[in-house]
Parts: sequence; C-alpha cells; structure tokens
Amino acid sequence: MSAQSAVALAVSTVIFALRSDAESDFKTLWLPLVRRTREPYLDQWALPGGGLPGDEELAAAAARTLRETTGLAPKYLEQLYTFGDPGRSTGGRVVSVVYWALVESGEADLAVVGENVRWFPADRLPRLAFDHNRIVEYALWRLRTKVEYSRIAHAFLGETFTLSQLRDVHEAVLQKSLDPANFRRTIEASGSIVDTGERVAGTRHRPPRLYRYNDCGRQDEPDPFGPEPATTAIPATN
Amino acid sequence: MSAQSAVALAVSTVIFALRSDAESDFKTLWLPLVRRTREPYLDQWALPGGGLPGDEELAAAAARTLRETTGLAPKYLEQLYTFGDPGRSTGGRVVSVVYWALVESGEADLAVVGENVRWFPADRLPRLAFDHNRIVEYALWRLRTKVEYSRIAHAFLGETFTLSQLRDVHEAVLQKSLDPANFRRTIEASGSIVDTGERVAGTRHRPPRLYRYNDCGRQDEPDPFGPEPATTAIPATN
DNA sequence: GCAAAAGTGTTTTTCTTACACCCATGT
DNA sequence: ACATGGGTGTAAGAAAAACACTTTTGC
Repeated sequence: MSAQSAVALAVSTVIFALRSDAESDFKTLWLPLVRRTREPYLDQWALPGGGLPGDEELAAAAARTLRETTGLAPKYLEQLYTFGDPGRSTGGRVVSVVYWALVESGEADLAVVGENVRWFPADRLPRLAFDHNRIVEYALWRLRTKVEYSRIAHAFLGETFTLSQLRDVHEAVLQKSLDPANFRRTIEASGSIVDTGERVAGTRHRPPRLYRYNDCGRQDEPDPFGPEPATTAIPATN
Repeated sequence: MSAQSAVALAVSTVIFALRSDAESDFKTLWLPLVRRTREPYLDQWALPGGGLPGDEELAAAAARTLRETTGLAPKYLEQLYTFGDPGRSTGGRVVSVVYWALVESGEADLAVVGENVRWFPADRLPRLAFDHNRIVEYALWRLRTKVEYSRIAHAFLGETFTLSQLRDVHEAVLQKSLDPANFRRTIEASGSIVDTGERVAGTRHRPPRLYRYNDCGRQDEPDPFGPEPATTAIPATN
C-alpha cells in the first residue's frame, strides 16, 4: 500500500442526457465532451475529468467535473470501472476511475456549451482521445442493462412524471418500443413509483396521472454494505 | 489527467475458495488474509495487495498478489470496485482498486499458509484492517448474485465435474439447497456444459456423468467492448 | 434386496407477452 | 363525432418450481 509516483490517478465521467434528435423522431442519448487543450491528444474530444485532489472523494470529483463542464448536477451517479492499462495514454501512465451519470433531460438543455464543450449523440461519436470510445461503449451497455432491472430511468425526468414519459425514457434507452399496458403493470408491480393523485391537463386525450419516484423501500439493488449508497443519489459533497 | 502525488494507488484482491468447514457439514467460502507487518493497522488481518508497479496491468497486479500470497493461480478474476474515501486509511490517502478471484477448491488445500497468511471462513471474519470488512461483504454479494446468472461456479471445480459437484458449489455459495432435477435442466439449457461421455465409478450409487465447461459460445455476459475480456480468464501476463 | 444418488417425466404455478377493448379529453 | 393516448382485462405462451418416479450402482 505504498505510494507509487510513477502512476497518475484521474477521475472521468460519462454523462448521459436524453435529447431530441434531428435525425430521429424519438429522443436519443447524448453526452457532453470536452476538447483537449494540451498534449496528448491535443484538440481531440474526450470525457470530462481531471486529476484527483488529495482531499476529495472519488464520487465528489466526478460530480464536480460534471458541474464544471456542463453546469448541471447529476440525478444519478455511479462508479463504472477503473481503466489502467499501461499504454492507454501516450505519455505517462494514467489510471482513470470512471463514473457514469444521468442528468435530467429538461435541464440538459440549459447546459453550458462552448468552443471546448459540446454535446454529441452517444451512438455517433467521433474518434475520442485515449480509450474513451471503449469507455463510452461500456457505459452505454451498463445503462441499457441496468435500466431493465433497476429504477434509474426516472433520473432523466423531473420530480413528477407520467407513465408514458417514463416509458419514453425506457424506449429511448433500449431503442425499442414497449407495450404500454405491460409496461404499466411491470412498473406498478415494482413499487418504484407512487401516484401523486394529480393529473396533467391540456393534452388532447385522457389526462394522464402524475407519478412520483418512491424513495423508501428501494430494495431492488441489495449492495448490502455496498460502496454505492452515497452515489445512488446526488452526493452530499456536491 | 495530471499526476497527483498526494494520493497513493494500490491493488487488492478478495480471493474465494470453497472448503470443508468443521462447523458445517457443507462446504463454505473461505478466503486468505495477510497479517500486516507495518503501520497503520500493524498485526491486523487484511486483504492481500500492494502498490501498483509502474508497468503492470491492474489485473496482472491482482493475479501476482494472489500468487505471491497463496501460491495459486486464479480460475476467475474480475475487477470489483475502486475504493477511495479520504480517511479509509489512517496515514496518507490510498485509493485501492480491488479485484475478486475464484480459485479451484482442490488446489486451495495446497495453498501456502504461514504465520502471516491464513484462511478464514468468509462469513466469520475478524475485524480487518482499513475498510476491508466492507469490501469483503461487497465481494460476497457480487459472487452470490453473479453465480445465479453467469457461469462462474465451475471456477471452483477442476477440468471435469459432475452435475452434483456443480450443484454443491451453487448451494454452498447461495447457502440454500437446490432441486437436483431443476438444476440439471437449468444448466443443460444454458449450454454452458458439455457431456464428456465419461462417468465416475466407485460411488455407492449410479455412476454420474462427467461434464466439461463449454468455452465457445459464452454470450451470457455481453460487455460489448467491455473492459473485462482479458480478466474473465487467467490473465496472459500471469 | 436395500440405500443412495443419478436421471427422467409430469404437473402446478408464476411470469411474460400479445392484444382486445373501454375511458376521458380536446378539437 | 372522432382521433388520441390513458388505462383495464384477459388469454396464450414460456419459464420456473414442485414433486413423483424410474435407473444404476455398491454393499
């Protein structure tokens, strides 16, 4: 457990948001990238991240990175994987602890965009710096598998939402359409949502109910004394 | 991605083997721990591990650690999680990339044991150094959930095995008995095993068939371009 | 023959999927 | 009225669980 000065440590974050896509009629996954301002990979697009300050929690560093590049706070944040191949970076060796985050779709439109920060559709990325293409692929796989057995989809939505909004999220992430009737039953049976009693007016059809995420009793992802309890919500340090 | 000298980087490994337990009639999970020979936590038991050499792959460091402490080679090795709370170590801050490994039960009996290396039953551990109790708990949870949907159980067994041996592994890990008939069908349907044609003689009952693990066509854990392909088997660098 | 585990067959239950159909609203 | 999505009912199909029963060995 001694220090090894030869290896640098960094924290990066894959940030997902759901946005309307000109090419598609449906919402699709987008993520913000930053342009590198120094070697290696100068001017190439890369995941937001940076070195780890000596007194900062790993998840907090990921959340800070996210806030600094996008101006947003994550609705969901979880450690993805630690990449440490020697040779994944030209220059000195870097071990990157990578997090993945979901941000609310509505707020994502407010996100900062500049010369050095830009949003890209997750399935049509340019060639990225380092091994970041591979990292994004893995994060996408993780998101898609996890949306089916956990309750992360609501992280893309606001405080309250209709079932078809929630279904739209699932459909956009999974890239396939879902039966509204069966979707309703599956979600209701999971106990992850609560009827607020309110309804949305102004639609040109029957007004849908508004639901809220059910905080209590989320037993679906055990993680007994797991390392992730603080990161399944917005970190306190954020 | 700059170097941060304030933070030390280490690799630790949670190593599981299946052993007969004097307290129980069934096999149970055991793991080797090492006694710390310096501060902090001097003389306390801890997970095997150490600093990361500048040119060594993370998984290779975990496999080397495993070999050095137990004399064994892992049949399965996978990254678990990276723990980095400031304050998880008294003294300087340490970020630990933790792996978990499975070793063959038969070989585990040959493992090195000494004054500073000892095997403990996984569910009756002493108070460990650092946050290592929490880490083992998480590794156990991971093992138990993963044994149900992937084909890792055979990592505890040799080249060939009977279905009841495989079932014994599942029962020991999950700590519950399984219906032999349904277990057979589930495993056969998964296509993860192949009948060798041979049988085991010498039992005082009908001789059971010997099966072999099916290498090809293991599509059960996608990980498209996942970071784990090299670590699901014995690392080449080992 | 008997005990014990291997292995097969069958029934029951549970979950998933497909899809028919009614409901409530704006236009 | 009717188009549109919200919401309910139900039956077919697939998968999981429970359990009866036959097979093959050693003793």
